[in-house]
Amino acid sequence: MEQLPNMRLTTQRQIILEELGKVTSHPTANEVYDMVRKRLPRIGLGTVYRNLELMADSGIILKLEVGGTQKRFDATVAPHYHVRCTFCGKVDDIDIEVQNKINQIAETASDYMILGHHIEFSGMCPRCSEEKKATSLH
Amino acid sequence: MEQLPNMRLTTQRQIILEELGKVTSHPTANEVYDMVRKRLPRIGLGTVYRNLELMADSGIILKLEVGGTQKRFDATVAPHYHVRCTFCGKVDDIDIEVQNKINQIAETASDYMILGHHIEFSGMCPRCSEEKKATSLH
DNA sequence: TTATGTGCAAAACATTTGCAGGAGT
DNA sequence: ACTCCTGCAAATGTTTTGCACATAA
Repeated sequence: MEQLPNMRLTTQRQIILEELGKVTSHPTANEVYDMVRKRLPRIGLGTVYRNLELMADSGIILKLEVGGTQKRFDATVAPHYHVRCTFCGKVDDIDIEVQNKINQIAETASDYMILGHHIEFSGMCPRCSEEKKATSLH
Repeated sequence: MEQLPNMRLTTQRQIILEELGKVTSHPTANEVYDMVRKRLPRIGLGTVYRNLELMADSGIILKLEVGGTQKRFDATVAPHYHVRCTFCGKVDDIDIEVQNKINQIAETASDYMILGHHIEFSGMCPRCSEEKKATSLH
C-alpha cells in the first residue's frame, strides 16, 4: 500500500482498500463500512471515514463529490467520468475522450488557477428505463 | 413569478427569489436564510429549504449539487459551468463553449439515456492565490 | 517505547418532516 | 371556505471529533 510518511499499515486500512478494490460500484462510506464489517465486525464507522479520507488525500483512492447527499469512493484512480442515474442514484463509469485542452479553455475564461475538472452526466440507467416502461403499461 | 399549478405566491417566496436574484454568488440554503431573515425575521429555515427545492423543481432557479457538503442555489437558469475554489469553497460562474455533442458522445459510450451533464472545474481563486503567496514569504 | 490508529459515543452539520395554526385564492 | 403554506421543533441522515485504550514500527 502506497502511503504517506507516518501512515501506518493497519489491518483496517488493508481490508478497506481490498474491499473497495473488489467492487466496480462507487460505494458510499456507509456501504464500505458494511462491506468491511463482514470481515472486521468491531470496526468503527469513524475509522472507515477517517481512512477513506486519508487515502483520498494521498491519492490511493478517489473521492467522488458527485451530486446526491453522500460522497462516494472509487478504487480506480485514473481520470475518468461518471454517469449518475437521476432516479435510483446509481453511479457508473463512462469512458470518453475529452480534450485535455478543456482546463486551458477554462483557465483562459476565468481568473482561477485551474487544477482539474469533473464532468458528471445525469440520465436514466437501463434498469430504471425498464421499470418506467413496465409502470406506464397499466 | 413563473409557477407550477397550485403554487401560491407568498411573501416568503417572493422575497427568497428577490434576494437570490440580488447576488452573483451561489449561496447555500443557510446563506439564503440569513439574507431573507433580514427582511422576514420570523421565517423558518424549513420554509427556505422547501421553497428553494420547489423553485428548483419548477425550473425558476438552479440547484447546484457541486462538490462540498452543502447544496448551492443560483438565480441564473441558463446553462453555464462553475469553478470551485478548493481552498475556500467559493463558487464562480465560468462561461465557456462546450460542444453540445458531449451528451451524444456520452450516450454512445454508455447504456444510459443521457439527460444532461454538469462540468465543475476546481482550482484556486485569486484571493487564495494571494494569501498563499503572502504566507510562503516568511 | 512512543507516536499513530482504533472503537465507541457524543457532537456537529445539513436537510427533512409532522403538525397546528395562518394565509392566499 | 378550502387548500396550500408557514413556523416551530423534533427527527433523520451524514460526517466529524474527543478520548481512553490498543498497536505498528
